[in-house]
Parts: sequence; C-alpha cells; structure tokens
Amino acid sequence: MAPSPAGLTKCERCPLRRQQAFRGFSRDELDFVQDFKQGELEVAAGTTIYAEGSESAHLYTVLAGWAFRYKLLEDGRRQILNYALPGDLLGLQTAVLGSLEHSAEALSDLKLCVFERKRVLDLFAQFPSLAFDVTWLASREERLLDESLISIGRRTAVERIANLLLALIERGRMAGLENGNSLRVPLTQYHIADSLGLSLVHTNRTLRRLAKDGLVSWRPSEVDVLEPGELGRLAGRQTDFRMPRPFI
Amino acid sequence: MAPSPAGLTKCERCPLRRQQAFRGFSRDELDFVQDFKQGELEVAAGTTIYAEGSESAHLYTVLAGWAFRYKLLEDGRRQILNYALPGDLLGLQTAVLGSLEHSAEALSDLKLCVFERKRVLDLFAQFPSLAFDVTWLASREERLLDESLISIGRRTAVERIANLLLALIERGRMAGLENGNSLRVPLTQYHIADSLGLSLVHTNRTLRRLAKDGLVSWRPSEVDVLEPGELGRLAGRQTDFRMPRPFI
DNA sequence: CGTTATCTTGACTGAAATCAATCCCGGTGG
DNA sequence: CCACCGGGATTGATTTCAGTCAAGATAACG
Repeated sequence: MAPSPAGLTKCERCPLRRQQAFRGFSRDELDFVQDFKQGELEVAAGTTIYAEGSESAHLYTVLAGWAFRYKLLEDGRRQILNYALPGDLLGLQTAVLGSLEHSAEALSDLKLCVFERKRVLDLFAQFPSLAFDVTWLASREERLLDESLISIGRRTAVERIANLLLALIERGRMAGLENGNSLRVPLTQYHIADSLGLSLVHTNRTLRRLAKDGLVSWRPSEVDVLEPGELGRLAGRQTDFRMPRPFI
Repeated sequence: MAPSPAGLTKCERCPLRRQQAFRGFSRDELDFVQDFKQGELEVAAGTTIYAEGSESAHLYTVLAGWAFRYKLLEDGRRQILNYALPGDLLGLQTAVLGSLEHSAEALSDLKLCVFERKRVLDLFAQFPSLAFDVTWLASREERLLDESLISIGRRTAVERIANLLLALIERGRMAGLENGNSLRVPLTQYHIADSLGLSLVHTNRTLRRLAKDGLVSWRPSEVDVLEPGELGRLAGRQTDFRMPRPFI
C-alpha cells in the first residue's frame, strides 16, 4: 500500500485547519508538517490500513472519513478498540514502540495523510510544540480507552450503547461532521457489538428497544441519534467539555 | 499532599537505573531530570494519590511499590484501568490535557517521584529525547489498555484472570520485582474483580478453580503464579517480548 | 432477479450476577 | 490471654442478563 507520490492537499489549505476545533499552526510548523507529509492515501471502506504485528513504516492522520482500530483473538473474536475521525492519528505505536499490536480498518471511504515513521524523531528534535501535540493525542486516546474500559467492564448493555453513540456524535461534532442536531455514523450493528463486548443479537435487541422509545433511529449502516438528552440520562454521563485540539 | 522538600533519592543513584530493563541517561538528561524532580512522596497502601476531576499540579513516577488507576460510576461501580509499577508514570493527562478523568490509589506502600506539571513544557523544549520517552510511556499505556479492552470485552472469566496475572508478573519481572519464578502481587480479589469487569463472587470461584488445579496459589492480599506455562495456555497468549524501556 | 450483507425475532441456554451466610485470621483492647 | 472486630475469602442458592442457535425478513447491488 504505497502512498501516492505527492501530498495532494497542501497543509496550508488543509480543510481541517479551517475548523475552530483545531489549533492554529505557526508558519514554521506548517512548513515542517508539509515536508513531513509523505503523501496521501485514499482507501475504500473495509480496507485494512495496517495489521497487528506489522512494523509499518508509516503513521497516518485521518483527513476525511472514519476508521477503527481492533484486535482479534485466535478464534476470531473481535474487539474494536476505538474509532478514528478526521484529525486523529493512527499508528503512533509503530513509530514509538516499534511495532503494532492491533489492526486498523477503514470504516467509511477514507483519506489519510501519510507520514514517515522515522521522521518522528526529527519532529521531536525540531518542533517541541508538535511533539507535545503528538503526546496530547496519545493522552487523549488513553482517556478514550479509559472511558471504554469502564463501559465494557461495568455498564449494562443499554448504558454501553448510549455512551458509545453519544461519544461518537460528540467526537463527530468536534471534528466538524455536524449534520443538523443528529449525526449519522456509518456503523453496522456488528461494529457496535464488537465495540462494546456484546453479541450481535443482544445489540440488535437493545438498539431496537431504544428505537421503539424514539431515542435513536436506524437504517442499514447508519445510526441516528434523535434524543441526545434522554440518551444521556440513560448513559449516566455528564462530561461534555470542549477545547481547541491539536493534530498534525 | 505536599511533596517533601527535597528529592531524597538522587537521580544519579536512582535504584531503577541499576536495572537492565531501563535505558541509560546521558549526563545532561540526568541533570535535567534531577532538577525537574520536585521531591519525593511516600504514601501508605490505600492512599488516594489523585482523584478524578482534579487538576493536579504534579505528575509522578513510581519509585517503589504498586499503584492503580481507576474510574467510578455514580452508584459506586468501579473499574480498575491499569496498574503502575516502578518506572511507570502517573498523571500525565493532567500535564497534557489539563485535567484528570480518573483516580489513582496506592496498592502497596508507595514511593513516588514528584514532578511539576508546568515544567513538562520545558522538558519537551529542552530534551527531545526525554519528550520521546514520555510519548513512549503514553503509547505503552495505550497498548496495555488495548490489551485490557479485548480481555474484558471478549474473553471468558478464566481467560481474563489468566491474562491479568501473567501480564502482571511479566511487568513485575521487567520492573525488577523478581521473586523466584513466581512473583507475589499485592492484590485482593476485589482488585482482580474490578480490573476484569467481574463480580467478586465469580472472581473468587474462578480463582478457586485455578488454585485447585495448582496453577496459582493464594493468601490474603497475595497471589502467586505457580504454573505460568499452563496458565498461558489458558490465557491464549503468546506475546512476551522485552526491550530496554525508558522512564523519567 | 439472484446474491450477499444487514437486520430481526423467537426459543433456549448458560455464564456470571446477586443475595445471603459463613469462615478465617490478624489486630486490638480489656 | 482471650473475646471482639473488620477486611478478606468462601460457598450455596437463585436470578438474570446476555449469549447461542436457528430462521427469516429486508434491502442494497451487480
């Protein structure tokens, strides 16, 4: 999977920059990142971006679309670890730890910025501010995983689903994927089940119940949150902070 | 909880440095870290190191002992997110994201190095190598969380317990807490249950079964892994790589 | 129009939770 | 020296949430 020869999108005109959610760059930072960027990669929904155990030479920033990280057990049981939206970094582990212990797949058609793993060291050496951003992103991922852990470990099926959907629409909103009050998410029930440690059947039943109560709506490969408030009550959540975030 | 006035342990003579598992420091790095270190904190088992929602001014490296990170739900359900052993960093999120969304507690009597949150920026600006190490630690934490997630989400009770115990003794070994072939871990069954998303009762029964088969042994607040091999088979695990790791 | 991926439902099963006692043992105070 | 206490560990009985099995229904797609 070779990246295309040149960056098609100039960082200067990166569509992500236009959004308030992302922090601004200095001229120098912009130049560096532009040079750091090896190219762009467009893949279709369902494509594997990298697989567990690989020592990919690249890391990626999602430019457009959705992706997800996951792990498999020998017998095929799958656990989805997290989702990646525009602005999110994928494959940092390979640059830092040397290898990857999870796989990543395109959830929707996807456009990725490709960076060379080896140059991450230059980034740290030359741009402490960007290095800090990378660490910011890693810490944030950690926080999202913490949140998933308590969900899967301690919440009931309804609570888990409510939490997942709310977290996703919030992240979608932050990433500028606004779509009226309720955001469409390109998920199948398989994805939801595998994200939450539930079986497909039980996920379906739970979702069905939520739909009957008018909290979410449903079409193949698309969820639609109708009543964020009520759903939030079910989820038992309060957090909804926002602040400008970095990305590279 | 104020740190003691001065670092009691000179970084130069830091006991962790003596172990092969940790990477060496240059003279400059050593001086910087020595200065970065604000003091030392010794707390008794059971003490809360920081609580969810706080914006602690400090971050910590575990010098000796065990700690754990956890989250609580409104009604008291608890999920333990991860454990921290000597060399592990605690509270990075506060320095990077501005606040903490989890709590941390001393599992055993604990000795911590205390660093000032604000100076993390200096660290990034002055020592790219150390900044990289911080990111290394964050990525590693992420990987551990990934591993927990698939455990809780997709593994059975026996598999979860086997995996947790093996992961802990391996980490203990890496951190130099070797203790013959089988390492003692200061865990109660409560901790195990809350780490794995299981009830106390079920955890006890499962553990009991493992003990009956001679795979683990048990005393209040102490587990003892007797048959790592057999347990590993149950856990369905293979990973057991080792490489020098950083810490600050 | 078959084909294939999703989504649904019903019936049954089962792993793990919950409820409820006990037990064990180290520490403490009388 | 011993009764009392409290944190942990155990165990039995019962319940339930979620998993598994099986079969259709739907709907996008080539």
